[in-house]
Amino acid sequence: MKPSGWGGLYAVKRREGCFLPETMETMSRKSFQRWSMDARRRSLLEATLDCVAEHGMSGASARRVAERAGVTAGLIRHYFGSKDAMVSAAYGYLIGQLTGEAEESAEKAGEEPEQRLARFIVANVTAPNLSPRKVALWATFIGRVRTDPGYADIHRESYREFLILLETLIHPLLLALKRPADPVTCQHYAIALNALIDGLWLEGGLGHGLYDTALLPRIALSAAEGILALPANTLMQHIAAPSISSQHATR
Amino acid sequence: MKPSGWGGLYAVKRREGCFLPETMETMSRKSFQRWSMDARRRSLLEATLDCVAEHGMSGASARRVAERAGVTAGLIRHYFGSKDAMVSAAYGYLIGQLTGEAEESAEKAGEEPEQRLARFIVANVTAPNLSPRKVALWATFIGRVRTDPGYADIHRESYREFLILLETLIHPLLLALKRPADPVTCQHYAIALNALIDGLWLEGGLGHGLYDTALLPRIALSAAEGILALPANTLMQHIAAPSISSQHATR
DNA sequence: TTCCTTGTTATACGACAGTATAACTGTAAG
DNA sequence: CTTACAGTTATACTGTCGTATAACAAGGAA
Repeated sequence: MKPSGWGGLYAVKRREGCFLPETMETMSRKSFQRWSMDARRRSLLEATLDCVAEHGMSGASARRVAERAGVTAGLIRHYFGSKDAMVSAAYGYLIGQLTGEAEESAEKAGEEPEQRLARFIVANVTAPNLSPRKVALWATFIGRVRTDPGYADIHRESYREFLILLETLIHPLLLALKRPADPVTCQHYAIALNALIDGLWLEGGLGHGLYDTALLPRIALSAAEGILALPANTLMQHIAAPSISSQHATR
Repeated sequence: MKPSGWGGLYAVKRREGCFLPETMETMSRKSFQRWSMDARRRSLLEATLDCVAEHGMSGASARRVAERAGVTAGLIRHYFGSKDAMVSAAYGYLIGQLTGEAEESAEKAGEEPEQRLARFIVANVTAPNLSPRKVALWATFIGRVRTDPGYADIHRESYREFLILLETLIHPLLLALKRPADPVTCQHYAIALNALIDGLWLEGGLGHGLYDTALLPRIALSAAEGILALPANTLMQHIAAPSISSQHATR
């Protein structure tokens, strides 16, 4: 933690420390490129996420992340100040990707409230959002939310954003059906829908193989219709019928 | 990883290595008790979970866990063979606690299908099941399910058990209402209900403070009634009305 | 071309990781 | 009371961790 000064004077043996005879005088330092700050930061964050996904949070050691990004560990200090700051930044980077994709899929749908909500829900239980890697990353980071304030802030903000997005999808739908649409009602619906989506995304992404994940869109839409007390097929009609290839649900 | 033999011969300076003069000849080794194998194992597993919950998976170092359990690190090797094996065992131990509590709460309810399901759902979104510590532990371990086969096995088994439990709660309910109750229908309902419960448990346990967790039972039961297409209040009537203390839902 | 800035590499250091081995000791059996 | 076994402690060893510091070099500016 506090290396108590530097002590100097090891520089004299810099290149002569090589014990190999004079074969290949190319024992020089690694050649490198100077990238833009954004590109370098992003590549380090991606490498961090890869390491966390494969070996857990402790697998993202400074040396391993640096190797994966094709640089040396010193750059981490240069760009993030510390390794922990880099991992926190990687969590924010991941959450940004997730919510970005979700919002985008909502906007790509038309203007019909039913279709917008249906597409949004389906997008969250199908690829690329339904990704084992992303689920594993999310869970690993979520485990730190309780005790690490930095992670807690990121999580709370993203969750709030997700809830608000759901409420803005639910509100016009209730209005179009001449149903009560006060804020409290919308919020409760949003909480329940968010839980349903999270749960299906989570268990689907974990890929335990207990059922075909192709079933998830229909299960999700059917359950959402129930939660919102919509007439049957209100949401379901807006997705293409899934392929009838796999009838063996229980495996 | 491979300490390349022992080298021996440090035994000669065993107790004479103490530099303190002859003050207090009580420089002896720590006194200890011999516990039963089960008690010692359990205490080590509890200490492991404490360390994981507080500092993440890498915070459960052999020395820290041992200190918390009031023993020395060598015991970990004696009881579990390796530190990693101990952490895996701790995951299984945690899951056993969770599913045990869930099943118990289902059995404590009466024989009415509605009441059994209602109590089961409520038990999963209220204390002691709704525990920040347990949610954090669960998430931390879940992050390893994708790449570590040992964790994957434990997760798959517990998830299968949970689904089956839900199906056995749903089936008689549908029969009592003269509704179709074939296995596929029950399974789809169980998947959706499980996702809802998981999601509410998760977000409630994380305690982001965006709403009062006392709302969760009503939200959960209302959503479950919707998912199962039950008449209103079929489940809700079986819980006591929550205290009307906090009307400020949005905070 | 030459110089300067700064992004990048290379190295050292202390702390701590996991665990293998040996010594000790609590406890029950004899 | 004695003995012997096994539960427990104590220590050493090797590897890896994070990071502070210094040397180097890539690429634009002059």
